[in-house]
Amino acid sequence: MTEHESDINHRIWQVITLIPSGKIATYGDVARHAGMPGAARRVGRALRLLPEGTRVPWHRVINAQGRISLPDGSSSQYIQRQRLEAEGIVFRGNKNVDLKRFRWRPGEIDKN
DNA sequence: AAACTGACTTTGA
DNA sequence: CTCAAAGCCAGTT
Repeated sequence: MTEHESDINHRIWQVITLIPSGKIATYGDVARHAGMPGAARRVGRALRLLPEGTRVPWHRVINAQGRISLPDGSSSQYIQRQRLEAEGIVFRGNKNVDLKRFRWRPGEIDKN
């Protein structure tokens, strides 16, 4: 991949590290904060490239419906859910989270 | 170059 | 609430 592409991925990962524990962000949110509004799919691609032992909190990124964008039954999907619940995120109807409640809003006061 | 693909989003039925 | 369609960005065939 080109130098430029790599820089973009790093910028995306950088933004994700800013999401505090107990909060989540949508792919669109991450794209926007990384300076490329509308590039949600680009964010998904950057996440795929993450190495296994990464410290980037990729599990805090979910889709605009408040659902996990990983195949049902996959181990990664299970892990993402486990990690989120461990951080206090609650799933409604065993499917989606309440975005109004857990969505990360940069700049707001952290009451952890 | 054209078609296909996907860790996406929004809108409308 | 679930679905499909259309828009979206960009890598792979």
